Amino acid sequence: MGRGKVELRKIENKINRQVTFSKRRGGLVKKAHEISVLCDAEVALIVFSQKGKIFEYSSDSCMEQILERYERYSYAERRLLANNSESPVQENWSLEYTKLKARIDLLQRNHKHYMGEDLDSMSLKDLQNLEQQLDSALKLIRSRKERAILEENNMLTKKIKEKDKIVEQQGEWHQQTNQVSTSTSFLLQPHQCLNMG
Amino acid sequence: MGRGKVELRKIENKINRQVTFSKRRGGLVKKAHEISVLCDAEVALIVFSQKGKIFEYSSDSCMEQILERYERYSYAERRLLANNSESPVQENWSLEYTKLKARIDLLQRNHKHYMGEDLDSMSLKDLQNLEQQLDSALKLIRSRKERAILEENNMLTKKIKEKDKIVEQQGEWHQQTNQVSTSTSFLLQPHQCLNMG
DNA sequence: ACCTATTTATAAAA
DNA sequence: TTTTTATAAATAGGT
Repeated sequence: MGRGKVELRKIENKINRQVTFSKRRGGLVKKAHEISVLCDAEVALIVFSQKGKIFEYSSDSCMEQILERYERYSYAERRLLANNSESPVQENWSLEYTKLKARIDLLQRNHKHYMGEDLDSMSLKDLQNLEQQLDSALKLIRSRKERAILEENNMLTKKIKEKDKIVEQQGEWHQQTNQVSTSTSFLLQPHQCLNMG
Repeated sequence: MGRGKVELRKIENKINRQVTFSKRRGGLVKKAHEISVLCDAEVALIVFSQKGKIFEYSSDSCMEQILERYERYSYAERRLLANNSESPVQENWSLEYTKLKARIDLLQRNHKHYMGEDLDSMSLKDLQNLEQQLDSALKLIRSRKERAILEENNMLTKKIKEKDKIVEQQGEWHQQTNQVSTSTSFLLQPHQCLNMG
């Protein structure tokens, strides 16, 4: 619909393509909205431009809800094809739940091993792998710790120097205004740096 | 476009609504396809009819891929709240699901630390705790490994003794039946035990 | 972004 | 549902 007929193939001219995209995107969203209102349908529309910019439309309820509904439906459909059994919703739920539970179990069991617990179920080979893994992790952690301590030391040293400067300035000021005072400075001797155990 | 102008509001006549839905759905899918081809865009369209029947269109790649891309994109503005789903079952499901997901995230993040990864987010105190934890886990694992090796050694020693016995018996049998043979036994000397490195 | 000739979509009817 | 047909709407190409 326009001054000329268009073939259904990618528009090569970049400018034209961009303009057409913008116009048709508007039209598409408008029509999506119209069908949702006129026919009381639920519509979700997602468009990624060639450059990866995203545009979306969703009727009434939010996109996530529609997508969830879609997932539920398509999942149920897939399961129904396999074996048409009970309530799809229930089945879907229990399946997802079971899957997540299994995942958590696995992670927890694994974590116990990393804590040195429940080792009896492990083979010698597994133990050796675990030992290596922990050993290298420990090295990484120790070097990271060392760096953290050094950084803290540097930071503390800087702070002390700043305080020294302030004390020095105050000292000069005291000397200029009051011949007596010479000594609060010893209370603010530079601290020793943290020792790295 | 048609014999009359239509107002943007739900079509009350059920038959008309159904016909319009069917026609417009086709048009919408056609336009979605056109923009995807003409402008090299990625499009996902999901339509639920009033009665809950689903219709979908997705350009080139499959729907799931586009939805994943969408989820990835909108990760920032992800809800997890406002999950006003229809049925109580569904609500429970999504709550449970969210909780389990969060749990898995936590376990995975924690596990990374135990692998010596993602340490930058940890405080010095956390690092020290982790180091201690790993250190003691490593001790447990090493002692368990030692025990496993010793057990294996014992098992192997036993096996060898059994084989010796069999060889011995065979030897006696050979002596009884054949005066010549005396020696295959040296081929089956007891092996040295595994050294514990 | 706006204009408008033309193509396309579709409402109503069958 | 699908086809027909008159008409509304969308939009390609130009400005």
